[in-house]
Amino acid sequence: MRLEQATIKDIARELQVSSSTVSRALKDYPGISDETKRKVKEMAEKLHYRPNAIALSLRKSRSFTIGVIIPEVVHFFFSTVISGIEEVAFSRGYNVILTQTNEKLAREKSSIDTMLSNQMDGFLVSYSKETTDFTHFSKLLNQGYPIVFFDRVPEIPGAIHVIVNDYAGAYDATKHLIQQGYSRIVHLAGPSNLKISQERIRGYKDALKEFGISFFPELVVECTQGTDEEAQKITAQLLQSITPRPDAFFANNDLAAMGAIQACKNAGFSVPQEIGVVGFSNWQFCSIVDPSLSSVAQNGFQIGATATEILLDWIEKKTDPKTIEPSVVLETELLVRKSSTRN
Amino acid sequence: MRLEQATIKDIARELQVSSSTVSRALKDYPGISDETKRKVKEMAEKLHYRPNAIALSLRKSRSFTIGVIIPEVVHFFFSTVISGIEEVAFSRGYNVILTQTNEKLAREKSSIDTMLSNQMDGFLVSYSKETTDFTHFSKLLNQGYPIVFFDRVPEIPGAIHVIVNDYAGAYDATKHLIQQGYSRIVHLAGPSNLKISQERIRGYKDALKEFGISFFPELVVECTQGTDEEAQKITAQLLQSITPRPDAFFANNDLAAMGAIQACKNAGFSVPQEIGVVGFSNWQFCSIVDPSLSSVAQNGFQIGATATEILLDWIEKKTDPKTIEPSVVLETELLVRKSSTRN
DNA sequence: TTTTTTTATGCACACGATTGCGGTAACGAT
DNA sequence: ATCGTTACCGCAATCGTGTGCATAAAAAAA
Repeated sequence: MRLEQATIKDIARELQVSSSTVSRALKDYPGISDETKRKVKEMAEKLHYRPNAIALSLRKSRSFTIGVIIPEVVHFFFSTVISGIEEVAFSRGYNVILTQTNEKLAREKSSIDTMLSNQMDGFLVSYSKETTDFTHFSKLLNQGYPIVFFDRVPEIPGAIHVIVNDYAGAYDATKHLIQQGYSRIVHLAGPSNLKISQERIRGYKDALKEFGISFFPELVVECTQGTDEEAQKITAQLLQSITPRPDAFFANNDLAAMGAIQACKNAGFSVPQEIGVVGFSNWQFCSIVDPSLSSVAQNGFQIGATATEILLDWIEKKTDPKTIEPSVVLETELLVRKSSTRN
Repeated sequence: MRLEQATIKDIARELQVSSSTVSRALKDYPGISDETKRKVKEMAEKLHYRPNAIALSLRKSRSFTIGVIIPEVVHFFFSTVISGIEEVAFSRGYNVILTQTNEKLAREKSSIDTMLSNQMDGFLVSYSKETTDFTHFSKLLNQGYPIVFFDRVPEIPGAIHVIVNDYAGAYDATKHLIQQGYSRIVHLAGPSNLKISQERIRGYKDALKEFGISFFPELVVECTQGTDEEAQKITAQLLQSITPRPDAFFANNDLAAMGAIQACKNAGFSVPQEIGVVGFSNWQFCSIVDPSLSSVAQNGFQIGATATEILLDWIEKKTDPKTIEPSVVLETELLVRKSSTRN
């Protein structure tokens, strides 16, 4: 059976003093003799005293815990973000409670409920693909709960979020493909209800326009799943149906890019000589596949770290939410590898 | 400013009853009139009452939260485990607090400390590479704290852990390579202080013995880092220095396997015709790389889920720790792909 | 009408830590 | 001997909830 944790009362009883004295001695309050402080600290050590954070939370109405809500954990980008969150939270003395929604709205709502019960000090959220209504978030914001959104951010006035410059990332990728001599560039897009997808399409279009290449709607195809199988199928079809055939693919994510490459190979086209491919996210495997995959890197760690810093500053009232820059945009970096480099 | 959460007292004041009545009414205790129950529940609804889990934790000395300690989040296998943990914990009404040690012992210890302060109900642990002394865990176990280890498990008598059959996985992989006609098989091993590494070496050796192939110590090389760069370097060296040259690589993890493949390609050997490669873990990218990578799959989700079930049963005293099978071994599955299939 | 039983509710304390306020002893000064 | 000051320390309330016990009112039995 579990040995009971020693409490302040135990120390007090052992030393025949009051628990208030113990509390103050442990925190080096003035008005406690050095002698008593010494004794108390010794006894605390001896009894392996550990302050009960739960009791503290109750008293202070602060849990020193933040809730993280993400679509899924098994995802290179999100796990990287979590890493950044955890790192900053830990160094500032906060705990991280994690839930994944598996892209379900119901799960998202119920997670928020239990987290509210558990008196989270604040939230870091990337909402699910199912979420189109944001009232469950805006309610909380109105009640004064600190929430910082990242990656997928809602259209709530005044909501604070950390994102990457999806527009510029897509623009850079497309521009790079054009400069490598590709011109029939397909964009394998993400779910259209996500703002990041829209932004990337915008970047793609603007790059085309910039270089005087006309835009064909049939060259933008939505990949709802975002898996390599899906992308492979779509790519295979496009290579057959579109004439003149596409000579480049800019994918919304790296998995889809890999699917595209596979489909190209299967159809007998060489990458990058005949068809160029660029992905998005710079997943771990980009550098180790053959041909290595060019990709737009979004620094997940930094996104997580930045969002957490903003949230904790807010929680600790170091910053007035009114004065926080509502939108922090981190720059992406195009990493050019073999899959899009001709010659 | 944050709107104060409604408490039981608020409901009591509003309805001119005592807080005990409210508490009982909300939980449908007998001895409370239906009329009162109705009123209380209505008022609770109206005030958006949410029970304060912190207060509950204090009262019950139970936090309904489990602490998860893993080496790193950004890791396909571990993130999969987390997913399994989170899924089970959520469905059983528990929160998950996550910390990564970044393979540092100091971080591991301090994480445990803060988690103890936060009154975790139990722990799920995969210890760091630096950890060679396990007293900080055995102390807790002796104090009666429920801990379930997974993947990397310590040599503590009576410690409960969930692992995969590393021995059989390595055996299967090696046997498969032999059956494909490879005979000079290199094993790129993991850190030697981890038991999983030792088990895999054992499986490798036994498979060789089984097929009458003599074992050469110089064909087992430790990859401490486990990165593709490291494996690439080591492989390149081995291909030059060992005669007759190796014709297969069985790597401790998939990243290393990819490094080996790259090195083989660079040295002008074709995979799988001239050199066969098998990895371990079945990371996401195995099926999408070219050639697709054969790998020993370990079901991370199931590991996480199983470990959590055991832990929660233990916490809820459904099972006496003495009666728990101290070691749950899940089977691996060899997924044969192109990288090790001749013809 | 009186006594007993049932029903419905409140009181008070506990969980562990913090803190404003008040108390007491010792000491020096008058 | 009395007063004031200082240095230490304890009392009691608080955070929100749960629960054993007591109790009042109402209903039922006598």
